[in-house]
Amino acid sequence: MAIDGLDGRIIVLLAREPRIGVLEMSRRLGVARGTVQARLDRLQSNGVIRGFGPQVDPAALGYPVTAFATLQIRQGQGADVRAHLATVPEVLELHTTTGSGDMLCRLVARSNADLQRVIDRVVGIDGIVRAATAIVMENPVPLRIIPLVEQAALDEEGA
Amino acid sequence: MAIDGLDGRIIVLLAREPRIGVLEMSRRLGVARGTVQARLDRLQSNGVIRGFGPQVDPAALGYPVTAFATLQIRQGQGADVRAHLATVPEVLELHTTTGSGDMLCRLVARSNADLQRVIDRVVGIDGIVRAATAIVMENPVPLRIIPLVEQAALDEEGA
DNA sequence: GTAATCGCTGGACAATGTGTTCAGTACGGG
DNA sequence: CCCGTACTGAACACATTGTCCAGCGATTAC
Repeated sequence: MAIDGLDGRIIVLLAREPRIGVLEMSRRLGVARGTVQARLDRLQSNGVIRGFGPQVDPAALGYPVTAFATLQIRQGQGADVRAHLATVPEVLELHTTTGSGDMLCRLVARSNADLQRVIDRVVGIDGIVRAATAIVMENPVPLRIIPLVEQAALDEEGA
Repeated sequence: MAIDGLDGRIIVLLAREPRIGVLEMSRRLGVARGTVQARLDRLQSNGVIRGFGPQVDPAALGYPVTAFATLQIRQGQGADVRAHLATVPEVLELHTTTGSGDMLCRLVARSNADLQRVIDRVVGIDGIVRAATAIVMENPVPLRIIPLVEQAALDEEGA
């Protein structure tokens, strides 16, 4: 569950140049190919690396508008709302958060006008008491993991 | 910028089984290998597919707690705050949103107690007027893109 | 209508990387 | 002191990749 420096370097290298293979990685890291392979296998078994799926940019797909919606749910209807939201393609993720009956979801839309359609669909189910939406204007820090990986590797070193 | 059915099937296939190569993909999709390669190249040039970086699970790294923080920023200090937050490894992403001087960021921490440390570090800069944090309890819909890809492919078909 | 363009097919080739196995070695715990 | 674990360096057959090509059908431009 904890990763060491080599694990960290493997992940960072992989994040920066995903196309390089195990062989090239072993050359860059100065270790044997078998070692890199074994580490990668372990990282995937551990669940640290979930997979290598394609990172798709919603904007390039025609959905340049992102928004976060906070939903207040009526007691006992959480399951219904979850199931409903799972059927909306524009709902990219959904979390339940502290605060009784609160959910937070990430939405995308084709335009600000289209966002209205998406929100209407999202709240188009009983059980949602109130919805507050914040439209994303800038994304100064896109979803990242490398700094955390480096931090985790450092913690391990020290420990 | 718009994707057709074949593009959609390529992305979905790739998302489900990232390890398969171009050749196996062409077999499954019933098209020539060159076609798949050309489509993939185009999707990457388009920016639709940003890359194939490893998907790392913060929980498996020892950061099982996720939270969202809404920050209210003093006028004119946005840049400072952005730069500050970019240096915090536990800040996985940062957005500026509608509502003057509002930001939304995703945080992770080693525990609920550790979250306090992270938040202290996040708000440890002038310019943040107020911070409201919501801890994630469940994640009924993990970050996903496939439904949107399928939707985009369908829209293209109809158009 | 004709020519040019585009995307897809199906095939070929050399070069590279992969999965796998092996023996040898260093390290640390029991 | 012995054992298990992890890493090295090497070997092998095999599959896949990157890169060409010629042919063909459909669409577009003139």
